[in-house]
Amino acid sequence: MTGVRGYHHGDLRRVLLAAAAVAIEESGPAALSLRDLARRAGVSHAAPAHHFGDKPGLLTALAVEGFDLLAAALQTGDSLLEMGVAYVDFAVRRRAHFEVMYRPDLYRVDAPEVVAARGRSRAVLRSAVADLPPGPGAAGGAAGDALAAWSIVHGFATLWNAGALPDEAGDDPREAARAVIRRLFGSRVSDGDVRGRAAPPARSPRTPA
Amino acid sequence: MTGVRGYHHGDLRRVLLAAAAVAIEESGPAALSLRDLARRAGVSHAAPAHHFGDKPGLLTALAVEGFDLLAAALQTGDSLLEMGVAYVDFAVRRRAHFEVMYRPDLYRVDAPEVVAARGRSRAVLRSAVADLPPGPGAAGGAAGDALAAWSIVHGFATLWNAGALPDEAGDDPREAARAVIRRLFGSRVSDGDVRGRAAPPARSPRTPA
DNA sequence: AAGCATATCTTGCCGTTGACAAGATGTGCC
DNA sequence: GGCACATCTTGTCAACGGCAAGATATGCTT
Repeated sequence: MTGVRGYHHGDLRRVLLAAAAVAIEESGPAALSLRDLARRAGVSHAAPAHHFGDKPGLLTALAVEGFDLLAAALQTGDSLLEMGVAYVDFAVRRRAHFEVMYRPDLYRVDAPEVVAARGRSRAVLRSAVADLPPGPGAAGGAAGDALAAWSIVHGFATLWNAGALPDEAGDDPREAARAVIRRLFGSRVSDGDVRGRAAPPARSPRTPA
Repeated sequence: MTGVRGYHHGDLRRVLLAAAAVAIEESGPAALSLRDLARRAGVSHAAPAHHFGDKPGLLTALAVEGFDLLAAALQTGDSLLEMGVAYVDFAVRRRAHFEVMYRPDLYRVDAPEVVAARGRSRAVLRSAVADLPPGPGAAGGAAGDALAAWSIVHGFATLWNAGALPDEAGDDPREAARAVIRRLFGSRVSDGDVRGRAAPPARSPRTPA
């Protein structure tokens, strides 16, 4: 880590994490192979073990990176509506990170770095919910609002990534997510800007093995 | 299949599927091993291959079983609220099936039996949404209602199973799900009966390897 | 009742993988 | 110049998925 080519290979850790994200996006986390990552990075089959220990170790690092990226992505949205859209956008764009983050059987969820990073992203969500005006007929208050908001965006993102949604859902996950979130909070959520920021990413085309 | 002990082992196919559900519930689908299933069933390591071909084949059968069980579970709930609760209850109780069903990288989602079973469970959801009175300020109609409802219960169930929810969510997924669903549909959904049917299942205790 | 076709299961094998141990090589520091 | 250490390589092992070939039990046909 002491420059552009720190050592023999140079930033092998970062290269492996990036390769892992690509591999997972291609074939899912179940098919991930440390030896394949090593081949992609051009190093020996045991090189990854030095940086991550074992496979759960590598996925732990990927999850930490994911929670930090999520926290950063959520902070770009000002309103709760936009934050929900950002959540879905993150899940679709950084699909590999997202898939690992919520799969506790794949990595060490109790590792301190994970707990810290997860807490960071959760704090961002909570802060936005606190700004929401209290709604009618919704017992449970802010905690209930947060749980409902989190559930609906997480469910939509998961179903989108799984390819489970019918074609009527459209091609743009951001737009579709906006409609779904509006249905939850109705007029309590500011309309904000409806313009899309970038071209919609492609629909999940992963085929089972 | 011609009686209580059809062949050498007797209903090995069913036994393997049940063992797979148990194993997945214990350690997640990533750690599933056909050889381990064979050991649990007391047969040789190649016996599962005859019934399912390969690992995706076995998980395909498990997914089909899951979609049929889901369709049956959804039909027990009369109102949309109760159907949402039944969805969450299914995800928690038949966790192994649920986890596989929405993981297209693990099995053959395009297999005809899968398409048929998935369509069956989807039809049940749609029929309940059709009974819902049209709501205020919700453009998109029934399709939007279905997407929002599906998203919120799917997200809640996924987060619950992942152990991602904070402790304030409580111990009873049915009760917590009811509150979340009410927040989406408000007064449009009938209150129905609020009594729980059975003791709440235990919280997801799966520890990463 | 005998035999044949077939479904079911076993044994043996191969390539791949994750994990570990031991050694080689490059880097920073004194 | 040499020592301590981080980084990476080579070699090895058990376990796994998948395949091929063979064994065994069942049902059907004659």
